[in-house]
Amino acid sequence: MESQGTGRQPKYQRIAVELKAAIEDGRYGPGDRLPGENDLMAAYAVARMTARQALGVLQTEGLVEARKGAGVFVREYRPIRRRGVQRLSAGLWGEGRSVWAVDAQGWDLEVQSVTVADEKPPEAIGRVLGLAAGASACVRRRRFALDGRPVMLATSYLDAALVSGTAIAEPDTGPGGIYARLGEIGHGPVRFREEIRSRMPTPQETDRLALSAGTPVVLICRTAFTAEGWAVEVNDMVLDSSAYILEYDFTS
Amino acid sequence: MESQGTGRQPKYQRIAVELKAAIEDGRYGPGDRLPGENDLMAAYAVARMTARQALGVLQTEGLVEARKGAGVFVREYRPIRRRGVQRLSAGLWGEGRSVWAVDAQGWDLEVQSVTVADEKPPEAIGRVLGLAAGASACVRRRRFALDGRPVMLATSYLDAALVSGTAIAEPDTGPGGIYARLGEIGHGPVRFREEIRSRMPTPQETDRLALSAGTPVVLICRTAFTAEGWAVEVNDMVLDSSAYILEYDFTS
DNA sequence: TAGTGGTCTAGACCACATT
DNA sequence: ATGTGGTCTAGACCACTAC
Repeated sequence: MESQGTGRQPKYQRIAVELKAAIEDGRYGPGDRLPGENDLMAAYAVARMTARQALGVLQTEGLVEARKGAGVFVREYRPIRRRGVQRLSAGLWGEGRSVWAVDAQGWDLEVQSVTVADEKPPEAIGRVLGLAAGASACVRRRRFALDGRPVMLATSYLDAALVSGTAIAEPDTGPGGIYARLGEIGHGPVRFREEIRSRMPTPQETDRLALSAGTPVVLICRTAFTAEGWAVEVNDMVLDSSAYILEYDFTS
Repeated sequence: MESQGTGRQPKYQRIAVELKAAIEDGRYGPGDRLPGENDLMAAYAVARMTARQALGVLQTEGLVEARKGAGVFVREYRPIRRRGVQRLSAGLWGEGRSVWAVDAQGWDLEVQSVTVADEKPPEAIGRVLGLAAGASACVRRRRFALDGRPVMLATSYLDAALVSGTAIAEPDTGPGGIYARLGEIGHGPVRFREEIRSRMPTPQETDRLALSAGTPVVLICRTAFTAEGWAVEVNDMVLDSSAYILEYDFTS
């Protein structure tokens, strides 16, 4: 005897639910191989597309990862803690260390690629930076990886006229990074705003971050303000949501 | 002549890319109906499952929403701005207004349902609250909606022994909400930590938030600390990511 | 080489929304 | 009543992985 109502449920959902229960019970642990399409066809007497659909449910929920030619495997979740407030305190970036070093808490967040160019920024960002219409920005694109696994794409925009000739316009910005250099030219930021959203990745983001199906991205747009209230930098970040926990501390 | 390399691309991806381009160009705007499965089968000379797969790509990217019996429609994005820092400043919850009123910025964030019960909390939360093993917590579950559309599920955990007999254990907590009541019994919170993650929703969350395919949820876990450093409340929130922008402001 | 997941076809029946 | 998307079948060929 089955529990009531299960008859109205599509087959693929019933299969998905049973697989999910097996994962939550620990019958399959992180990294384990699940029954594949052929196994499910035999076990449940369904067609291939139906077995596929069941596995697809777990994939789009991010529980499971399909590896071509190998099988379907349970994913694991071990995120990095990123502290939004403390990491930008003066004690850190005022001296020799880069802002990003603290991200990985002992592990090493490695910069995989840097490009610097003058470009016309998106309209909204140009406006925030107070650029004249059509003026160009210094655009710094970076990709960060942890243990070789890419976890974040970052794009910084700064007023090209302000930073040209400084280390900010070079791939290597030197100790303390962009913010230390801005301080040296009298525009050190003291106030920050981070705006956070989440959505499914574009195919390009999926590619650059090597995301598996069912993994959203988190978007952080950080604006850095000087004491005078000028926005000197806008940093657009795209994070692998399975790689991060963001933390913000504040007082009332 | 096609551009080089397109031949190596699966048909469904090619179709998906063309539809996506049409949306980005504005040929289809928010709320518009896209070509359906039958249209695509005819236009591209493919089988039904292939047309479906193409539309599935846009769905899981959150660009598009399928309505049974009606068609496939372009989704729109109009998020609420939620300020993490200012909304908890003393000026707000110290007086008559509830913390949540500012969320919607003029619109009304309505509480759709409240349940209050004493339960054993998840192990990790009991530990944060400093509860003895097996001790029960006062658990407040709420659902918030904007214009009738559910946008957030919130579950608060407090020490049951601390709040029993107060308005916190009632569905209606009175003006200023939980935090004002905690202040009245000498445990007003002054420091907050919010931890943010994102993932695809569980089927239950999809149901309770009426999420369409391709919409992640954002998880905010907020811990409220007293001046003595006690954690008096843990609030677990599940947000429709398409409904929110989170904002955090801070100084270095 | 055998097995896996990825793509694709050509049908079918259903519940549902709009007309 | 017609057309829509949702589910399902029974085949097929391919590229890739593991052995």
